[in-house]
Order: sequence, then C-alpha cells, then structure tokens
Amino acid sequence: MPRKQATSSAPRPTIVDVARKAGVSLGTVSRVINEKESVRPQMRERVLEAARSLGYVPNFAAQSMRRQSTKVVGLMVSDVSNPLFASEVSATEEVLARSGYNMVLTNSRDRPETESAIITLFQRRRFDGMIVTLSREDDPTILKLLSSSTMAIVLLERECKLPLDTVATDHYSGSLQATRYLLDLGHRRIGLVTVTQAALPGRARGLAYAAAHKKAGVGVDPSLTSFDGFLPDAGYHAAYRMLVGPKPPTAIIAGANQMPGVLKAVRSLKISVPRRLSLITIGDTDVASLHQPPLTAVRWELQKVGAAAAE
Amino acid sequence: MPRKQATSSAPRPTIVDVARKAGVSLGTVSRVINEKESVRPQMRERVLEAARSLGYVPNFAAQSMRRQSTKVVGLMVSDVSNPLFASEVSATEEVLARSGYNMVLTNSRDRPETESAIITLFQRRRFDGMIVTLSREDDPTILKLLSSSTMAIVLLERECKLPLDTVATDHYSGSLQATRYLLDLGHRRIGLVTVTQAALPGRARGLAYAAAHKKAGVGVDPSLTSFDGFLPDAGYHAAYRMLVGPKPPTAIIAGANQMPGVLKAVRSLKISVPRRLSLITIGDTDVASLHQPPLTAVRWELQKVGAAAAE
DNA sequence: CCCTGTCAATGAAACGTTTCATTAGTCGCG
DNA sequence: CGCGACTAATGAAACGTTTCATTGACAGGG
Repeated sequence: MPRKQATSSAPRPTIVDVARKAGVSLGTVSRVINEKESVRPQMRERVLEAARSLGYVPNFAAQSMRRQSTKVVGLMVSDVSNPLFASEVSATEEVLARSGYNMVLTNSRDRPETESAIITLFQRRRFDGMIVTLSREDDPTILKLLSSSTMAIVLLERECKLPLDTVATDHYSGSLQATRYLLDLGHRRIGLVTVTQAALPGRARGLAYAAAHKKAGVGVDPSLTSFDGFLPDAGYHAAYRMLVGPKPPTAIIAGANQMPGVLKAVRSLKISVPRRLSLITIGDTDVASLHQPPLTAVRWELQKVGAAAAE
Repeated sequence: MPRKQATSSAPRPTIVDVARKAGVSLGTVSRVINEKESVRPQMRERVLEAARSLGYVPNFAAQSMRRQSTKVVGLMVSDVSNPLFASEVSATEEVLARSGYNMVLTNSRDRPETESAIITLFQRRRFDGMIVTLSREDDPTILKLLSSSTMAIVLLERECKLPLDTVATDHYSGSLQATRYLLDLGHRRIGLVTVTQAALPGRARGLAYAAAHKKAGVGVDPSLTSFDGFLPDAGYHAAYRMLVGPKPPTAIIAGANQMPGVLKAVRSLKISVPRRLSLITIGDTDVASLHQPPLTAVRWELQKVGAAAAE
C-alpha cells in the first residue's frame, strides 16, 4: 500500500519541501517542473518522484509574481446571459484555454461606474490582457483609464478614438443586406430596433439602414427607428409604439437581443407574421432560427477575438 | 497643467516607490491602502497623495501570495453558450462580485479529461473556491481529485457520494408536474428527452417520469425515453427516432437544451403542434416561451450558488 | 520624577517562485 | 598533466506585498 496523503489540514507542500525531500537545490526543482533547461535524467526522476509523493502543486500566484505575467485575461461584457455574448465568451474561453490562459468574466450591466471599477480591478490583478465591451464608446473617464493602462486591450463589438484593436461582427453589411432585401420586396415603411448609436453595432446599423434607403430613393421616417436597445424591455416598447402608431411599419429589423421583445409586442397586438408584418433579426439565435426565415450575420470572427487577445 | 504620466514603458510603481515618495515606511503605506489600522490623518493624506501622483496600483498577485487568498473562484460548466448555464453563470458572477470575488470561467465540454485538467488548474491557481458541473457524478478519477482538494467546492446541478455542497434546480418536481399534467390530459405515450442519468438532472427527471406513470397506472415504453442529451444534436435524433417509430408518442417532454433539436425534428417531419403532438420543455428559455405554453422550472436558487461559494 | 501603558511608525522577515551568477565536476586535447 | 570549455547543480537575490516584533514619543498615575 502506498503511504497515505497527509491529513487535509496540512499546509500545501512548497518547492522547498520537494527540494529537501529529493535532496537537491531549489533551482533544480524549478528547472525540472518547468522542463526547460538541462537536468540529468536521474535527477529529474528523483525530483519528480518527490513531488509526486508529496502531492506538490505549483503555486500560480508566486509564479505570476516572479514572472510578471498572470496568464489571465479579463473579459467584460454587459451581460453574459445574453446569448450572443455567451457564444462569444465561450469561443474566447476556448481559444484562450488552448494557449494556457484563463479568463475572468465580469458583467458590467452597461453601467459606466461598474465599467470603470472593473477596468481598475483588471489592472490591480495585473492581467495579461483584457477584452471589453463598453456601454458608450465616448465616455472620457473610461477612455482615459484605458489609455493609461499598459496591458493589451481588445475592444469587443466596439470601436473608439484610441488606437485599440477591435473585433466585431460586420454589422454594417448585415444590416445593409437586410434593409435592401426588404426594400426590394416593396416595403416602404421599415422599422429598425437596435442599440444606442454611441456603440458600434447601433451606429453601423443606423448608417446601413439610412444608406440602403437613400440608394433606393426611399425616405426614412425617424419615428420608425429606435436606438434604445440597451434599456430593459426596449424591444417590446419600441415595437409596440411603432405598431400602434398612425402609420405602422410593414417590416421590422431588430437586433437579436431586441427580437424577443418585438415578438412579444407583435403577439400581444395579434399581428400576423409574415402576412401583415415581416421580421428580420440581425444576429442568429435559437429564437430567430425557430421562427422565421432569419437573416444571420455570421459570428465566426469570435475566434479572432481570442487570437488577438492571445498575442 | 498637472504633470504628465510617466511614459508607457516605465515599470509600474510599487509600494516602496510610494513609501519613498511619501517619506514613510513600507508598513505605513500598507496600512493606509488597506485602511484598517490606526494611522494619523496627516500621514494618511501624505501617502494617499504620493500614491495618486505616482499612479500606484496594488499588485494583486503579491497580495494573494502573502495573504494566501486569491479572491477568485473557479467555475467549470460544460458550455457557457448554453443559455441555462449562461444565466446561472451570470447570477453567480453578480453575487461573487458583490463580495469582492472574481470568477474564472471554463468550459469542460463534458469531457472527463478536460474536467480533470481544469480541476488541477484550479488547484494550481489556488482559487478560494470552485463551482463545478461534472459530466458524470461517478467518475473515480475526478472524485478523487475533488476529495483530495482543500478548497471550498460547490457542485452545480450535480450531486455525488462525497460530502460536498450541491446547488440545483428542483428537477424532480418540475418533471413530475409535467408528466402528470400530460397524463391527466389523457396522453398515454409520452416521450422524454433529456441528459444522462449519471448526472442529477437526467436522473431526477427519469425518476419523476417513472413515478408519475406508476402512480397513474400507465406503463412506460423504454423506447420513448432518451438520455443522450449531452451528445450533439441529441434532441433532434431522439425525437426523430421516436416520431418515425411504429408507435410514436403523442407528447414529448424535453430538457430546454434538447428542445431546439426536438423542434427541428418536428418541423422536418411536418408534424403539427399541438394538434398531433404536445410539447413541454423543462427549464425556461426564450425558445420555449415564444413557442408553446411552456412549463418553467424556477431558477432562483442561482443566488444560493453564489452565497454558498462565498462562505 | 520615574514607571508603565498607549499610540504611531519602523524595519525586517516572511510568502513560493524564478533566475542569475557561481562553483564543482567531467572531458578532450595539446 | 594541466588547461580551457562545457555541463549540472547550487545559493542567493529578486518579485511586491503583509505582518509581527520593535522602537520612540508622549501622557497619566503613583
């Protein structure tokens, strides 16, 4: 029978315990467990055996401290339970894990104060990098915070003045395509429900929507656009307002996160889809794919996020 | 004009820089920034000022090392992009953040080797606690790993032999209710599509399903139950198999994660819902709520997870 | 006026690693 | 046989904090 492990309350063995047990020096053990430099096979075996029998587990905090690298990247999104973010997060985690990084996930709830706090926290923790989604791209406090930081920063689905890397879906062409498609079908009153123009997705969609209309020589009715998507229940309210208005739209383009709210409004008003109203969602989700022929903006750049962050 | 920040490549100022600049000792600075022990207001102000002007940010790695506490908990789920997990994760993050903890998120993809690797990693990182979802509750390697660990462990939606805390939805009564409901409606051939019985949710649902049938004096057809939910596309395959079989079910109860697949099968077979087939989903998602009158198993214990982990 | 107790601040010793400059040992070669 | 070149292993000095045992100063009580 192999000897039993020390009882649970025993302090974790350190590298010096291993060194003592194997009768070698600290440095040697270090080189063995990092398997980099030359060490004689016989020694290596002895050390390994000692480590195993002691149940030695290297202490990452100590390593980070010495190496000045935590092998962690921070991720800040507004809300992970948002399915779109969830897949981005998941993909990012995967890529990072593959290169030996871990990911600390935080929800900002789109609150600027929380965002600042999180960014500072990331700095305290000395993460190797951070991937962030901002609620607004022009908040001076936050921009200053970011620019003063020394770590690698990647903006996710956002874009700003600072020379920062950005990874984003191609919102513009997705929306352009959707709007054109509806215009070609003869729709003349098209609703747009999305997020604030202070963030890339909303801005890109707004521009694409306008561009498509202009090209088709169709005027736009400002009452048919809503950029409140970050607010709770925004999809519902926006759609409801449009649909009960004097001249309701014949089609609505909605962000994936707003679509459930829009559908709720449509249902409560007992409007038949697609007979009286066409719906297109930007960004693929289960909701969309199970409902109508949806438009899906591909989401494969997600991999790029991880790659960029792993640089 | 305030003096500019040192150029980016300058090394981060440490606590000794602050001490020197303020003309006080290390210990004093430490006590100031931890704002615990007594220090004269005048000193405190001097130190704070020095810290501010230097742009000092405490180094968490060094703190963790000294304090033997990382203020991080590890979270391992099979896949964050799963909407159900996403909300649990989100709620957990919130609770943890409130107590000054951060959360490292990992995807196990339900692969036992990955699970082992992640658990070991958590130990290396010396996290203060971990919250894990296991693919099987009886894997000896993993159980040994968990039991040998000294950190706080909470099982999420899982339950095992070890004396570990568990936080889970009440799968049993949810499923019981659903099955009864259908039986009361006169259904006699009810399909069940869920995950493996080696994990709590699948097991509880299987038991509830059987119990309801027994109580109603209705026999169960084993070909109408599928416990493969962890496999990709399981919902689709299971439903397809049942529906094209000699004696197809008149109702199907499916886990929320399997439901999209089930719907896909139903649609591809052009079966009308709810005329020819009733569907009930266990666990609420957008998909469900937009489709039929769904059964929702409440998800508020999520808060408990965070609380338990924060102990 | 001296002793003792309290309050503030100091200095040094941890914490568990990595790394760098040394030392000891081995070998080939003139 | 002695010398330089190489390889393996050692020992000590970091890394940036917290904490603990001291020290100094000051006041109150006998």
